[in-house]
This record gives sequence, C-alpha cells and structure tokens, in this order.
Amino acid sequence: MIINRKFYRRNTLKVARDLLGCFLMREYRGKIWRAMTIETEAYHGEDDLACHASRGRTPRTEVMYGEPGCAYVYMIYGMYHCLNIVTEKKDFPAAVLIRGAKLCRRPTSTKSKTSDVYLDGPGKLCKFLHIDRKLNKWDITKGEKLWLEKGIPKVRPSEIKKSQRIGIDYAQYCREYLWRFSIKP
DNA sequence: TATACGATCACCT
DNA sequence: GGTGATCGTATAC
Repeated sequence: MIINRKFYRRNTLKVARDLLGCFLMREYRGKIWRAMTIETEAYHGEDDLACHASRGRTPRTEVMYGEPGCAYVYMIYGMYHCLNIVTEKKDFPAAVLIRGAKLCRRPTSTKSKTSDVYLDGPGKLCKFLHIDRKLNKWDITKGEKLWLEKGIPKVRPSEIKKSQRIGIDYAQYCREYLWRFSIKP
C-alpha cells in the first residue's frame, strides 16, 4: 500500500520511526527495486541546528517548506546524493533522511538462502537506486519513479534503536538529540 | 567574484 | 584513527 500524504504530515520524529520497516520503491529504466528502510534520521525545523533549514528559507531548502510527501534530494561532498522525505505541515521545514535500507532479492540458490544487499549509507543508497537531483521535489505519494509502501508487520518500539545523528558535529547542542533511528539487528 | 565547508565514502595506517 | 575526492551552497567581500 502506497504511503499517503497524511502519513508524512505528522511529527517528524514519528514519521522517522514509522518509516523503519517500510519499503522504498524505485522505478528506473523499466525495473522496480524494493528496499526495506532500516535507518533514518529526523531533521526538524529552523531550531534544529543540524537541519539545513536552520538558516531559513533559501532556494535549496525551499522544498522542505512545501507540502509533505515530497523528496528533498541534495548533493553532498560534491560526489554523493542524500534522499530525504519532507514531513510536517506546509511552511514548517522538516524532513527524514533515509540513511540505510536492505534490498529485497530473490533467493540465489535452492537452499533458499537470500543474498541480502545492504544499502548502508545515504550516499551509497542513492547511487545504487539512481537517485539524484532530478528527483528533488518529486511527489512520492503518486507511486511513480519513487515512492514508499507500508511494511508488514510494523516494527515494534523495542526493535528500534535510537542514537545521535551522524556527521553534524557543528550543530552544537542539537548533536545530542537522539533523532537517528535504526532497526536492531 | 571568491572562499570555506559539508546530513559521505573508500582507502590508508 | 585520519585523509582526499569534488562541487553546490551560503556567506563574505
């Protein structure tokens, strides 16, 4: 079931947690890839010094102020892209960074062993799924090119690990927020 | 116009 | 543990 806009128009931390165990779907050149989200981070509002919108509305951050359920894709370090999902009501800047996912593949042998491919890291994830700036501002509630589907069963709170966000040492006290969520192995 | 640096990763020691 | 690749963005001039 495709996740609708109402799901994203909620508190960013809740969306970040609830996106764990969901399926990230990517349609590219006639193929559809499916990956289970296993790690996310929340970036919430102008008061969050780690959030790109902490310096206000700019051409780059504009998408985060728009309707929830859109993709915010930006280039980082000149060589990687990061995929975020815009959350909260219009005009409140927030997004969930998809940091990691597990590709769903068919068994490789008759012993029914699956070959798990981990897209661990936002840059690697985007590279594999061919996600780049062309998908910035893309509406991910349409079920085309890029969207998310509900995971079954839902991940239980006891299976979710909280920790500090990565690579935001500049964010002062905000670096201590436990806004990184991952599924315990 | 110029410059500093980053929501990363691969590779090195 | 550390560093280089590489360029869009924000900020300063």
